[in-house]
Amino acid sequence: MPESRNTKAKIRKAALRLFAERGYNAVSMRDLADAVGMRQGGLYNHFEGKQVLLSDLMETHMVGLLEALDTAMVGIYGTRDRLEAFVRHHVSHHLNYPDDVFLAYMEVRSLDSDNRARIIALRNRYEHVLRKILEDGCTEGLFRIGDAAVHARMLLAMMTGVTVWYRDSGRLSRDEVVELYLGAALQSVGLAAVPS
Amino acid sequence: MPESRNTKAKIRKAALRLFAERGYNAVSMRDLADAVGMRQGGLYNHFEGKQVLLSDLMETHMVGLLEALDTAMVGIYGTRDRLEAFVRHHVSHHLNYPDDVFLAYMEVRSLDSDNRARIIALRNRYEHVLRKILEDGCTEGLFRIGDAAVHARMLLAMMTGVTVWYRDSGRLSRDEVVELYLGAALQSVGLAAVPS
DNA sequence: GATATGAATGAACAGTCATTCACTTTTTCG
DNA sequence: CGAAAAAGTGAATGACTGTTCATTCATATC
Repeated sequence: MPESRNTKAKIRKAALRLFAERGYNAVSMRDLADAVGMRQGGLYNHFEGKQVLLSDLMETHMVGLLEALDTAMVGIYGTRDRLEAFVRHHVSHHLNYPDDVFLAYMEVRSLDSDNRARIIALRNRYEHVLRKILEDGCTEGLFRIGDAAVHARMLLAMMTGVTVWYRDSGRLSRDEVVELYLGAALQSVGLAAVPS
Repeated sequence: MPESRNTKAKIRKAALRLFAERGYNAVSMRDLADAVGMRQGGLYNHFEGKQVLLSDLMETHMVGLLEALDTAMVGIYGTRDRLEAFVRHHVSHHLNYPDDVFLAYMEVRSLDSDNRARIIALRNRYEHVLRKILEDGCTEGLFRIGDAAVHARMLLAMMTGVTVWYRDSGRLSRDEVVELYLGAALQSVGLAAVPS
């Protein structure tokens, strides 16, 4: 069964790129089949339908994002260090998987209500991790911010936006971009940039 | 002809809400006609087609955004004051016209290439104003940021994101939200919050 | 009162949509 | 080798797409 897993992965990969590029509703099953190099009927041997394919892609991404966050935060206890780890993880993950992120952000409204609820629950878990860090920093008197919940959303929007403009062909490397976002995030909570 | 202008405005209003809510491709001309309270054929007495309607809505918004920015900045010369004025303008405009903003942000890719080029040119003009402020702040030694162009995109993404979560029924007023974003923006460039 | 005008209708157009299915081909494995 | 399973095909389904148009209607102008 080497071919079987292969086509399923090819479908997922092509769907991810097309959905992210043109939007879920603007991509037909014919477009997708063409991109994979097969006919539309064959897609249904691998996925129950278009909606299942979308929610599968989004759930895979959100679960992967949460897992990557867990491993990025393991063994890190200081509040400032946790914020740094979160920012580095978030920005580099978004630089490495821009299509996944873009899709998960833009196409939530294309999900039917059950799938949407599941995805939003995962997103809330993710957001909560950052909010907790910011709240801890406030109670410790370390951060100077107006509102932890709002600030979490501000930082997430700021960082997630990197997918909109970053291109590997540009003048900045991914690492440089990560450091720029880290510096801005730290200053935004009232911390100086990393003393070096 | 009091009715004529009225229906045209009703179509624009309904289209704005539906497009922002469900996405351009997910709204049919029948859906739109239903929302206005007429039949689909009649829409074409007021607009040449769906694509023209979309680009018309987006261009109107972008032009209005630039005009509002101009009036918000008139007579303000200090770099710090200009940044404050920009942030206040941007956030309150986004709080006041969330559908317009959301549409202009999400549906650029649904425009055909000519319309898209025009809208992106307007967006670049807008972004350039903020970048200029940040560059000035850097050369004056007033701001402490890694890269003015990147920081402009960070701030725009951060502020624009307010439309995603803000609800009038929530615990915060629009003015409170504006001040929260202002405080975060100022700190992000290395300035202390407004001395009071 | 006759005429012109802009707005609205509702049916029709040609095309596309996601999905299904009987069928053929390919692959897997005893 | 041969049977069973999996994968792919291509045509067909009915519903929906944006757009057009002959027609009707109400109103405004001469």
